[in-house]
Amino acid sequence: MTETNARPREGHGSHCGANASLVEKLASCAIPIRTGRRQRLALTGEEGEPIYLVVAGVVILDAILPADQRQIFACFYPGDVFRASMTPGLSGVNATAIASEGEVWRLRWPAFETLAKQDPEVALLLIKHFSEQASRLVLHITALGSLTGDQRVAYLLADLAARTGTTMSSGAVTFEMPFSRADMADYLALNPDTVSRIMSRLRTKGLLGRAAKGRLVCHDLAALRLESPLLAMLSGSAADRRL
Amino acid sequence: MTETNARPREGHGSHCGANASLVEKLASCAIPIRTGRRQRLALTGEEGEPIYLVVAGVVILDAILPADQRQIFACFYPGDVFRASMTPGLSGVNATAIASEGEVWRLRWPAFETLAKQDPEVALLLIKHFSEQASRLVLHITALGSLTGDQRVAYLLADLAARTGTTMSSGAVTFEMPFSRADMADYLALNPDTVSRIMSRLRTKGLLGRAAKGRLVCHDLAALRLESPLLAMLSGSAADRRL
DNA sequence: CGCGAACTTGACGATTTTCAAAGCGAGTGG
DNA sequence: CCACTCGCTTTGAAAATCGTCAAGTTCGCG
Repeated sequence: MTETNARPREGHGSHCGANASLVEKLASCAIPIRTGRRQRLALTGEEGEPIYLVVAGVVILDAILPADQRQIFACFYPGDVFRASMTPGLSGVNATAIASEGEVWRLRWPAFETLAKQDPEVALLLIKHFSEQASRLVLHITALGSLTGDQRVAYLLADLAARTGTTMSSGAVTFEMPFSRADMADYLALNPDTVSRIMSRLRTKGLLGRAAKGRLVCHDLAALRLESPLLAMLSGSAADRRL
Repeated sequence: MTETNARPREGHGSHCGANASLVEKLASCAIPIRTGRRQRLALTGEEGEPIYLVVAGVVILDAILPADQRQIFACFYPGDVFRASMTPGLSGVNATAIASEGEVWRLRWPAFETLAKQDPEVALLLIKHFSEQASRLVLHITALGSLTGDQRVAYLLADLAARTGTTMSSGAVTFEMPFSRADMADYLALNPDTVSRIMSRLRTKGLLGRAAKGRLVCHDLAALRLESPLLAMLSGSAADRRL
């Protein structure tokens, strides 16, 4: 694991969505970590439990279950916060940065604790953020519970595109695809084979194309979101969504 | 909705599991609500978003999705905390107390905010509790993602029995069953018919019996937990589990 | 006693998984 | 520069699980 010791750069708040003010306040006690593809992050710390904040890239939380199957619990995008205690007491839980380049801040609990006691506002902002982030877990529960395989894949792709993609002049959106077929399967509760079939179908329909190695293009993001009833339903509250 | 205006009674902390100290601290600004079966709780408040704390009984969060299907996002047991912002921006989200009798405290946000500014410890405890509660959402994601129908039902029943049941001298555990077949289905992402079939199978196997109206008996809780690989795996960390 | 709601159970059908084989694609070494 | 290999992906056919529909049963309640 490579870690830089420099203080975090200014100006990252703008990438971190709604909780920019929280990010600003945490910068003073954060230890920035530059992450590469498939880099594992240590979830436990020496004293107390550290808090992690994703600044760039995508981080997944996963574990290997008894039957040798892997489950991806959640994936975190810039602005999100995660901790070891967010995972149930399963053995073999990992946090992995999967984007080709990313940045994560580690906040040691004692440092955070003193910061929170100096400035009570910090803790309140974090409470609000945790509530909102719980809503993403709830959304994922809903996706697993109410969507078909095709709809689940559309939900993941549309989310990725909206959160990390860049819109081209043609209106198409290109984005890095940091999930392998197996990752998608483990996150969406499907089989890699099934995921592959679904991706092929989306390609045939013309909704999806390959931009470059490890990157996808969606020619019509609105149409992709329509494939997933959940996202279509959320469009009203664009608070946590950029497109 | 019936609400009492009395201050919360002392001594409830003991029912609330690991976060008794948080419950003690919140008692001063809590508005207690006695709940009956199928009583709906208002999720939004006048000023800011209230925080709810379950003291007794079981509360579920649900919503009706586009295709007229209901999804139960999460269920909360004594000691748990929930807020409206924990639900994604879906319309028709409800919180419903489903146990025959329960108690929920409502904490108005402004009151909580001033309490947190007086005593920073409160916010830190709530942050820790939110992290742990997120782990329950994660566990549910894992259940939906990795378990078969039979295993999911066993997971719900064993959880209910452990959290709300009483152990008889014979070793059997009786507990109130506040979920209808449809509730179980909506929570576990199954069909009511399928759930019914699975319950019949558990009864045939001798794992489950009916105690009284609305109550179940599990003659061998350890065996029931073995039906669900996830719970079997969690037994090591008995921190959040009473049996 | 009869009604209605919830639950049970069966047969059939659809989606998804499983198992197996073949196809690419990138990196390696000749 | 090309062949080779390894891992990931794709695709097919058969099997399992779960959903759907429909009919019957139980249970509580008036």
